[in-house]
Amino acid sequence: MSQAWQRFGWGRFTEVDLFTDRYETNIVSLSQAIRAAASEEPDADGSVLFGHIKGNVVGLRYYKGVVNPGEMVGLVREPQNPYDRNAVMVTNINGNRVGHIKRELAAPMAHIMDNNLAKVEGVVYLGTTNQFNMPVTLSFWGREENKDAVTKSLARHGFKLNMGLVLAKGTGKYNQPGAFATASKKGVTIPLTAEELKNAFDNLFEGLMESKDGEREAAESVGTPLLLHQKQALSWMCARENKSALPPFWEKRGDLYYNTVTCFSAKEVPERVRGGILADDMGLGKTLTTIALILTNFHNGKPLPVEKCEKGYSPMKAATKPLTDSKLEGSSSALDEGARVSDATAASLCSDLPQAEVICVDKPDIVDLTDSSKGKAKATKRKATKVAPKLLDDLDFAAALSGSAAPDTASKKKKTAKKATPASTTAVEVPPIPESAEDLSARATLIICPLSVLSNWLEQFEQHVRANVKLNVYLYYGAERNRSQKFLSSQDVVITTYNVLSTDFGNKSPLHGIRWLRVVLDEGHVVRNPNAQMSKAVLDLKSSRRWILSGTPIQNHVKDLWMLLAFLRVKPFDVKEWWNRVIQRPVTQGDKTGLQNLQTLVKCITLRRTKSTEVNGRLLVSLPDKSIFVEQVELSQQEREEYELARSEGRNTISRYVAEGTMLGNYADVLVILMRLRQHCCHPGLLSKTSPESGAAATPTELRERLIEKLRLVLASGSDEECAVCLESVRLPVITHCAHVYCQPCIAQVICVEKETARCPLCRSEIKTSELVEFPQEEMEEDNGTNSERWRTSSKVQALLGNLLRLRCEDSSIKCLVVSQFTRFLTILETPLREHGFTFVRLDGTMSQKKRTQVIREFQSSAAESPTIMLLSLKAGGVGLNLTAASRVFLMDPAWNPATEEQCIDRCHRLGQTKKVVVTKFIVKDSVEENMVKIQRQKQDLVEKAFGSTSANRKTSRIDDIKALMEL
DNA sequence: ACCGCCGGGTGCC
DNA sequence: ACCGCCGGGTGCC
Repeated sequence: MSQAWQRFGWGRFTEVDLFTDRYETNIVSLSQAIRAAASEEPDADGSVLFGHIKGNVVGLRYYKGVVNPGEMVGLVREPQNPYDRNAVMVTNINGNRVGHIKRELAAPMAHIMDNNLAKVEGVVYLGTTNQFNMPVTLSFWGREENKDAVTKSLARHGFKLNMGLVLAKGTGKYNQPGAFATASKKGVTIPLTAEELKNAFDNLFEGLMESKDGEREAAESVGTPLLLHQKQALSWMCARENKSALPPFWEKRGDLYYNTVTCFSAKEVPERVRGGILADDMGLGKTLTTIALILTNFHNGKPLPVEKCEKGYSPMKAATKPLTDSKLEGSSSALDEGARVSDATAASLCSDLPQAEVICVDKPDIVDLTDSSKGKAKATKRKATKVAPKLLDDLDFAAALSGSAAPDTASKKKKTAKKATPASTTAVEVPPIPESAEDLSARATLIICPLSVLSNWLEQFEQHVRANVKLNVYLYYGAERNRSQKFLSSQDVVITTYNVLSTDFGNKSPLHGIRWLRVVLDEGHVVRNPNAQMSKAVLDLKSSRRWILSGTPIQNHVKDLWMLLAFLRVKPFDVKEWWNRVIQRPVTQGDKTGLQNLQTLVKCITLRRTKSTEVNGRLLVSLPDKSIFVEQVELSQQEREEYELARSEGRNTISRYVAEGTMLGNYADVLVILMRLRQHCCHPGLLSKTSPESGAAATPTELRERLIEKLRLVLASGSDEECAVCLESVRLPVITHCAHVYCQPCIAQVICVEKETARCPLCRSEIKTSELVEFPQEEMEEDNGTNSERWRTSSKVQALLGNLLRLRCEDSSIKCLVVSQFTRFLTILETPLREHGFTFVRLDGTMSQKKRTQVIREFQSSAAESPTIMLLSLKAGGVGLNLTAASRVFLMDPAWNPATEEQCIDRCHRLGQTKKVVVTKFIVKDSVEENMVKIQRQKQDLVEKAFGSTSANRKTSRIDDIKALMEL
């Protein structure tokens, strides 16, 4: 049993349902299969080595691409080659053409490559200095079922795949450890043990502080004093932007730069990665550090030149200053100068709201904007005003532009900065990155974040930038956003969301036309699926420096890292093929060298500290204590009877499935049974009014009704259903006859590609377009009709009330989070809270961003009449939510994923919390909830990272889980 | 390419 | 000589 648990990945932070989570890893490979079928790049996972052959690269003398002994080479089909449509070009890692594969071999290779029968990889060991041709070792990788076709195809042309170990001569270097280790075992690798993998992965982001350089004081325009670890982070970030060392795996050898993993060498310094991943735990101040970076490290290491207002600052007054014009342009949705967050900003957060809401503040500006933004005269004028007073008057900036020593003011600032920077670099000195004219012309930093943290950024800019400093922060959001490239690139900071970015992308996006000084991806791990439009939009941004902020950089899988490295342009791993070859496949196959390389890679570009990281024996941040109590709840006699009735019904159904071996096919039914039990534990009002049917559906209409009901239940279960195809939250949900939920477009595509053979990616049942059932739109809205029924209490409600009332007597100032996965439970709780005179607010996933911001502000307020309770839906908000006003948390029902609960608790147990945090989990005695908690505990000890487990294992485990839950 | 291959020149030694 | 041999031209796909 315990072995089975190891197969599951529980590292994800999105709220997941018991079964969805398990499916997740499975889903990934299935959706890969789907994508591969759609002839997109197949993934490295699951490939086996078919064998090697020796080939020849010819035509060397015609091309200037050079290779080193042991170097990996790329093989690129050239179907358009006028001399041979089978042509296969050979390139080095830089993509420079080296030569071609000899025609006879190119013929079968072309066939194999064009039909995606195998991935062919080449390494050159000898003859790299030959004038005309050189040998190359080719290895063929692919899915087992294609092995035969590949072997035959080669044999037809007289080539025989060799399974033996191909030793590297010459350098003695062993460059494809994964490949050759596999070869020697006939395609079966001995992976690292689960324990080794777990340790390796856990350590991937640990101990990254070791040799980071010193600390650095922020520029004086940063009003908030930085904590020690934030100064260290700032120093590290500045260093990475200014004099970043060679990228991972590069060494200087004589006059050349040499990559130790790929064996590629080049005369020129490899393009350095200006930026990296700041992966500090949440609450350590990534936002503040980033703001400090923006203000502290402009060109040539000088602070960002900013205009200062000598007198007390007022956003409204500033409108009379010379810069008004450019400011006016954006101010309807821009932050007003100085990053003051005005109500206008808050309003602009919700451009999708009725216009009246947006216009409520700053009416004149909006009017101004709408009829001026297209005026030519206006644009010219804007340019003039911008350049004159704002930029050229600034001596720092002038100095930065000319590259000469700054006049007085600047050097003074420099001194302050220097003073606090102890002789910093211990690492080998690498010359500062010379900034090209193009680089120097970049001014603005683009910050992309999820909508949920947008307001946080605005608040933090307001909070941390000195009041007399005029920082141009523009919020690029809302229908009225200013799309002028001139305007945007003249800002200091432009903030936008991933959604806006990808909406703009491909639609003459101004954001993509600008060369940014810096692009910052906040919560960078949200960009995960490389096929998504969002990823493409992000990768296409032009910038000198790139940063990823993330509290959880690896969520489940090595795969997730590719996107990050590609964004940072860590060569050559930004090219998927090299990433797969050098890192992903070796790691997924449990190869130690691969893992080491991955570790090195991550270490080089990442700074990560956790709340428990110590510096000089001190914790980075000392948070107040947190204690977690479990409060057992006894059901009343009536509740117990109802529960037992449902349980025995459910057990009967499930044991029938177990006996028939059809549990997986009846996944949704099982889910529904378990959810009913969970609902019984909370409150009878959660149970759906329609009685559970049994037996086969008599009519198609009946079946349809039943499926819709299932879909409704799945969606309402509080689990954030992820579409198994696109891996995003389900949009336009449809349910299959086998009762699995997908995005309509996603599953439609699957069916379209696979035609008659289409099968459900989750359970492999046959599926047809005609059988997909959509969720009727009108029902998407939460039915509020339940309130009319007379209200009834439940044991759990009573338990909560007891706590709340006691607490109010003891200390009425204490604020509480009341958390449930069932939003309907939150609704039910409203009645008794109101009855007992509690003031409360509610935050759930259905609320608009504006409403959320307002609710959080209300709750965080320390005013006497401010609410003391927040009813919080577990899935609402996500990371980054700051609810430090609360110091008590009541978890009304256990989550399947313990990490979700942790994350929720961390919303108040984070930086800024001054009180001890007390968490109470309500668990109904002798119920499915208790079993869930047991399972949670086992999971926590055995976090598995989606390596090496087979879907067969997972399926068995899933069945075991359900059996355990039902005590079968 | 210090090869192989092609095709023209040549033809006992 | 419908050959052999020589030596120049040539050379990725």
